[in-house]
Amino acid sequence: MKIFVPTSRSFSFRHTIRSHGWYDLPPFVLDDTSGTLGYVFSDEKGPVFGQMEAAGGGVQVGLSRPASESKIADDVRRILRLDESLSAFYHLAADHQTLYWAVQAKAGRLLRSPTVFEDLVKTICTTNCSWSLTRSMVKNIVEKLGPSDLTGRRAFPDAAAMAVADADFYRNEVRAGYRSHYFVELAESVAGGRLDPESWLVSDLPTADLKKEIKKVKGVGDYAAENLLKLLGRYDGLALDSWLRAGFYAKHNRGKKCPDTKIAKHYGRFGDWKGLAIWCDMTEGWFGSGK
DNA sequence: GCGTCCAGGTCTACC
DNA sequence: GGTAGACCTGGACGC
Repeated sequence: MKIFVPTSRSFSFRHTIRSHGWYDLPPFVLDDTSGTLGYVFSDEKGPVFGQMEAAGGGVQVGLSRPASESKIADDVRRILRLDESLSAFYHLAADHQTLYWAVQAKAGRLLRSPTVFEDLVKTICTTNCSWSLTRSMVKNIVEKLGPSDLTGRRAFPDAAAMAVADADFYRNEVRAGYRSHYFVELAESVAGGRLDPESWLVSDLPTADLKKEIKKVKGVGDYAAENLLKLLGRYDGLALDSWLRAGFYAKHNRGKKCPDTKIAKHYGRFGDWKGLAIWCDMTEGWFGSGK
């Protein structure tokens, strides 16, 4: 079964699926050769594998079995952020040499998951560890707790599935270390209805207040909250981690360390879009000459 | 193969 | 509000 999801003229499939490291974390599967992105979706019948690829004027999704077309299309729009307009950012970026590439390439849509819960769990997995450990933790969560389809492909577990496991499981099986208690608490809160991360997508709160709400989740600090806010479509935080700082030092500060305040000042001109500005600035080299 | 050191964000206790 | 130390893992390094 195949479905077609139309996209706007300001959308680049190539630049969206490789916009940040999420493509490297299951249940995403990037095929560099074909330029396609796989994902294990879920509908009322359970997991279903979908292969997304650019097609004329849209995205075509090849599914491993007949599935709910509206549910899969909604998820694809969410994952690829097809309903989000970056025109205000492009308007700002067009005047800046280091960001003009993003305007030309239609870059800047940051790949995300179909649920805020999945993005939140993955974000916690990125804190205080190497990327290989992040990959290992997410892989273990999906393989050991995610529901599987008939071919053995596994979807990301929902909060109820994650709440079944205890801290020892996260420590010994997921290798989450001190984060183990955070996952138990988060999963139980969401499964029990005491926390609703999906509501953050439509929250009326100012970003600063929403950030405070997100930081109430154990294991989420400034970096993690601002990273998640970017995935919610709010770019006024820089989400500085060691990689972004090092990139800034190399590109704009002659390789020397500097306070975060200097980085913030550098991108201050982009106002509410500064988080996206620094990300595009630092990832320009990812796409080579084929921008 | 083993031991040691280090990087990576967040939490808690303390000032 | 700011700071120090603990948390835990995988990888790098030296032996």
